[in-house]
Amino acid sequence: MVKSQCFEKVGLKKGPWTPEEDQKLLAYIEEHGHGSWRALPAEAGLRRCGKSCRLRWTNYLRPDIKRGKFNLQEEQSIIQLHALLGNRWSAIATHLPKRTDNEIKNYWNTHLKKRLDKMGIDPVTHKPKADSFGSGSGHSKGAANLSHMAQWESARLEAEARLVRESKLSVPNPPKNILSSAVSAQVSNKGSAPPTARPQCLDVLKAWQGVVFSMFSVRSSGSLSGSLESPTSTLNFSENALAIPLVGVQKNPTTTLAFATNNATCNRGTTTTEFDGGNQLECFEKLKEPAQGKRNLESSMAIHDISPYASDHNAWFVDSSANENAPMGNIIDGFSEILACNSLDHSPTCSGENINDNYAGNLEDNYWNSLLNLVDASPTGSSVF
DNA sequence: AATTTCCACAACCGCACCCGG
DNA sequence: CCCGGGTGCGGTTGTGGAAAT
Repeated sequence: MVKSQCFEKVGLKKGPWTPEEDQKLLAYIEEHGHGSWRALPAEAGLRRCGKSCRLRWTNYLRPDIKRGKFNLQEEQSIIQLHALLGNRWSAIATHLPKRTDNEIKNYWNTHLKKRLDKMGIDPVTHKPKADSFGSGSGHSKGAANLSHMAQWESARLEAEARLVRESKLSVPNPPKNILSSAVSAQVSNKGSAPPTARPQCLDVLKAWQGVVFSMFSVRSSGSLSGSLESPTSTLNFSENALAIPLVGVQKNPTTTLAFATNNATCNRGTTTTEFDGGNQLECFEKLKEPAQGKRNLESSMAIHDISPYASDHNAWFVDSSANENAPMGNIIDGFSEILACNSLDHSPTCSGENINDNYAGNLEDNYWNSLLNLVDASPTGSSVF
């Protein structure tokens, strides 16, 4: 298909936007909405292509955009989500309120990637660079397994999201709130203004963490080794329950995660499974990887904390402070330490310290030790799931 | 003070998907 | 089912300011 591209049109301006152009675009959208981006420039008196206007709006002018330096929580979120989702910036942005995919992408490329690199962690795989099975500490292998699991879990979650979505689509007149804002915006409001509200929780991340948590609970009981066999999802739907077996971890169906809901449509408010400290199973949106690598938001399920994301530093982890049996906070503590010591604005505990090899090595250890310590500390059959 | 290099980020580009006709 | 317009997305480039020489 041959399409006329923006840049092919003569007389259209390219490059940085001027304040006057911004003002014109803002004024027009405030008054008329953007409607068709292609038609907008002419109607707004701009000599720009529609695509350029859309980008300027979505990445810069939108009023619900938070600008400025990323805080520690956001950095942690990006790193963890990137480990889980890879370079799917729009998906990551979905879980970082008021941040755009472009901003996150740029921040990753200019800051976080380098920081991880400096720590001796491959920013692509999130594995220690010098990882060699059997030659290092036992943690290396564990870390590799963890990363491997993360990849499989990512694939599995995506596949399950598709199934959940298909299931939902088959339900007539789904209740409100089944789809969270971003999904709703994409599904039912396509072509209109971008979603102005983003989910307030890192549902995918939490779901994954919960699964990993369970995985290592299994490992602790000695049944994990050599059990990674297939990422194939076997998500089961029944009339009253959604069951997500720990495929790829172990085959024992008795450890299936039973996501009990009143119906397969995962209606918010029909939660029946409650965890310690107020963590509940609830509907959520997650990210799926459609065929051929394109990205979309879809619907699925997740565990999330009913405490507001913004009000709790660690709220997007299963709340360890509220549940002594679920020390998820260890992870974030580790990340906090790592990031604080690597950020430009050094923390008091490591201010002015150059990162030499040993230090970087320690940080790398912390990165994985945080995860593995968590694992070691987790009780078998945690009530988290 | 002039020039070069580095860095951060805004913007561009092209591909792929969605959807209506 | 096919086609084409509209849009979303991720990778890449361009630009301007800061730092270094």
